[in-house]
Amino acid sequence: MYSAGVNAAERLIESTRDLLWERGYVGTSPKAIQQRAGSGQGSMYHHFSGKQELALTAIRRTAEEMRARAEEQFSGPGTPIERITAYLRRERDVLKGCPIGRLTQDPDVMADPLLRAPVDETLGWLRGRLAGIVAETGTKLDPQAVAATIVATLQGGYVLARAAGSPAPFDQAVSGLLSLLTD
Amino acid sequence: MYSAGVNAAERLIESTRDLLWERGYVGTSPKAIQQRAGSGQGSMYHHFSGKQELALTAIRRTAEEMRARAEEQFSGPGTPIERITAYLRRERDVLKGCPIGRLTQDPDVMADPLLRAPVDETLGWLRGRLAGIVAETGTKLDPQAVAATIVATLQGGYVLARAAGSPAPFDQAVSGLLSLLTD
DNA sequence: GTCTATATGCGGATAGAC
DNA sequence: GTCTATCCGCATATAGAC
Repeated sequence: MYSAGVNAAERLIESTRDLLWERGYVGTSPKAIQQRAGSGQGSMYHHFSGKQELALTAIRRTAEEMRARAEEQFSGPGTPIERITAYLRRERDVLKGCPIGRLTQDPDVMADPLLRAPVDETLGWLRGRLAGIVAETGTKLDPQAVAATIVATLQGGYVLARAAGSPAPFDQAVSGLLSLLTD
Repeated sequence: MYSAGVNAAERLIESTRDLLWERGYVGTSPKAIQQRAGSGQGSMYHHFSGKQELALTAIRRTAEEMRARAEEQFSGPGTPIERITAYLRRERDVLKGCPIGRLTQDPDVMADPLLRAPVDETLGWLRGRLAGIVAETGTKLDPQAVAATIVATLQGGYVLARAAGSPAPFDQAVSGLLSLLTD
């Protein structure tokens, strides 16, 4: 439940972001959103047309935040390999997973072009941005392919960590990738 | 809908397997299972105590099938690297994703130790089995870490492919990984 | 802006007839 | 073994009062 110091629309958006992360779109009901936000039916349907519009707003905000956080590492100091390492080793809420990547498993998100677009764009941007940095290293390997491997290792690392109930497999996957990239 | 040449319990299990793959546990209702199986309420609740038991049966079967398919490549002919390559390049239903990995995003599966166990065991087995094959190569890298990277690349590759609506990012991620493993 | 009332159908089962 | 009837509550709103 969010503090009453913020307006209702804002609390509804943040509650939706949390629930989409924890339970996905299919697993999240308007009632659950309202309860977490501490608002009633009337308030929610006054500010938003329904679950879909609220989710769209929430997903867009999460996507933007994710890009901004990644960009901090990408445009930070150091050699290309150091920046990639900084990105991979950044602190993460491993057991919660990626709030954008998890939406790819949601049938109703994938079936809705509007909800799906920010998911597609964000992961596409990430691959492209990383490909540029990989290219800077002057490697003889295909930068686009290596970039896809990097993003996939993170996304898959979350899957392994959640299955195991421990961040260890995520950390192993990242270590394995870095050892392959740097040797 | 499965052919009437098979008994009801069997049709219910296969329908559940399909729906868990397509929509996850939270997104799958008893009614949807019954309709796809061409059976009624009575039949389903005669053969199974409810949605949970049916899902458990379905998940266990899927897990076993997945291990058997992987083992075909792992114990096939060739050098360790050739067998890993054969496994990575094997034909896959990329846009559907991994029927076991996707369950890690399902809150009700993760919250239920019984449903969760086969997911944990299967991905754990996969990492362990691959670590053994990586060790056979005599690499100086950590086999467990590299094995985690391999499994994560596959699981994350599915995520990227689903987001993009195309198998291309999956194929890129696999190519990138193979180029890192073999150069 | 927010509240309460009301609506239709689905989720997930139980009960008992056939 | 399968069918139909019935149940309670949630999902996802809409309507109108305050």
